[in-house]
Amino acid sequence: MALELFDSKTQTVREFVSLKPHQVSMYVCGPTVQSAPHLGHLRSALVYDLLRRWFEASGYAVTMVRNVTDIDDKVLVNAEAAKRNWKEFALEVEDTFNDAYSALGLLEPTHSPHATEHIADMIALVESLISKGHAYQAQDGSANVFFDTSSWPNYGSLTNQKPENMEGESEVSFGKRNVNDFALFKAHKSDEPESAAWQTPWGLARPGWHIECSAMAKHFLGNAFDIHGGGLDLRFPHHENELAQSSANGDAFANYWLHNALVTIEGQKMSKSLGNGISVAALLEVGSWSAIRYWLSSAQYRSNLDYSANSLRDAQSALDRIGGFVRRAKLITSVTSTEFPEDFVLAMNADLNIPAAIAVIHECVRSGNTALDAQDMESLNRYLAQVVAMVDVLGLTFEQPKELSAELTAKIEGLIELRAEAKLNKDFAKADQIRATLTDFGVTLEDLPNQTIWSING
RNA sequence: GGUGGAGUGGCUGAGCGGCCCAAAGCAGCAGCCUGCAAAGCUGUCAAACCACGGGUUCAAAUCCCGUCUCCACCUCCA
Repeated sequence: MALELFDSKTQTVREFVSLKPHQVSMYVCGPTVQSAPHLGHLRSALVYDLLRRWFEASGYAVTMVRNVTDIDDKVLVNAEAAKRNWKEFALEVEDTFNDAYSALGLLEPTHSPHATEHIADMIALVESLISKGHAYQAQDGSANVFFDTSSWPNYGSLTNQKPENMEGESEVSFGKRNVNDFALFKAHKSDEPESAAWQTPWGLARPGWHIECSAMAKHFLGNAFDIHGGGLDLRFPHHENELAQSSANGDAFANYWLHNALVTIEGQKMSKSLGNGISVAALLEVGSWSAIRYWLSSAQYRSNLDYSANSLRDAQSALDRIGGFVRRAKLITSVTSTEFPEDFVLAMNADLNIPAAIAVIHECVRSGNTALDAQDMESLNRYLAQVVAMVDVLGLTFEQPKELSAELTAKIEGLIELRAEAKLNKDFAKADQIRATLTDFGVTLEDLPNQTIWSING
């Protein structure tokens, strides 16, 4: 079965057929670097990372673009509030995103362009739109440039909305012709830093949010590309506007539109105004990066994912189960092949049904554990190979959370040896005391038939 | 007002006409294993109406109609 994806423009599940054989081009909306990342940003980035990994595992060469919006109202406002230079501020915030992405095990996109590096592309696109009658300079003579929604009958086609039903602004302002018209360039304001304005054919201005993505997608992927992805909350206005600009310009733009659902906290979307956002720092108090990745993968990408106090603990337990099997199996055998169980492939191809795919992993782990107990090496080898292949393509890891010094490691292993001796001498009181001591230090022992292995928890 | 989506066991969360007396995980219980634990395995836990009420069908969690509740978006948002 081929990969099927839900295309949110046609609102149907469509078989994925790439524009060019064995190649996939995807554009994903990255962050506006206005404040530190939260769970929602991580989920969105992870969804497209998983899709990209699955494409690669399926034999496609993937070109993935994830932009950085480093010039925007909020960047300037938040930098000003922090009394910081906006460029430094944006870079600093971007670093926190990159740190989180990398800790979460996301692969680097092929390109991570910054909006400020592509002003010329945006100007060219806007000039083209003006020449085609789809954009205009503000009627008040300012450097504001707007997209003329009345010139584009398809405006609203991505989100199936009619302009007259849109709430919009109540009055035509800033020199717009229609209330629904949106900014392509925003005229420089006197209270904004001069470094945040560029010389354009219409005067000193900075780009609007939507034109950035259209210009960068065109720059890196051309007029037509396979997939455009982003969070559900970007469908309107951001993606609607991107589509309007690019298609009015005559570009085919994205063939498939993907939108990931949001992360909720006790049923409600995270937002700063509700004060229920979960910062990355707060998460790491509760769980590891690998648990966060596992948990974020545990709902299909179009389903809401609800965060609660036990989420990461539960995810860690489930992950430990998989990791425990791999660890024990690798003590007596090694991976000699790469193969995915058929059910896993079916799940991944069914609009990236990661939770169903994870269920297959757990089924293989259970069978693998049984094979391990029975010392059935043939089955064990097969299950181990399958589990490792699946875990790899999902980017799941089981690293020890803490690095221990050689000295400490030796000490722990010394104690384990003492305990083994005590057990041999049937001095169980002493053996239990050693185990209790290690437990107090956060060391968990696992007695296998011929040896004891240990790990650090917490 | 418009546009999408959702309501499945104690919790998370798949399934979206027959393989469903509903996957998987977490939590709980019992047995096996163990000196005792932990881990593992097995069984169990469990949905007396898959939000509620109708309907279509040989067959419905899944399709249709109605109702209720919830969420998101409608020019800041992943």
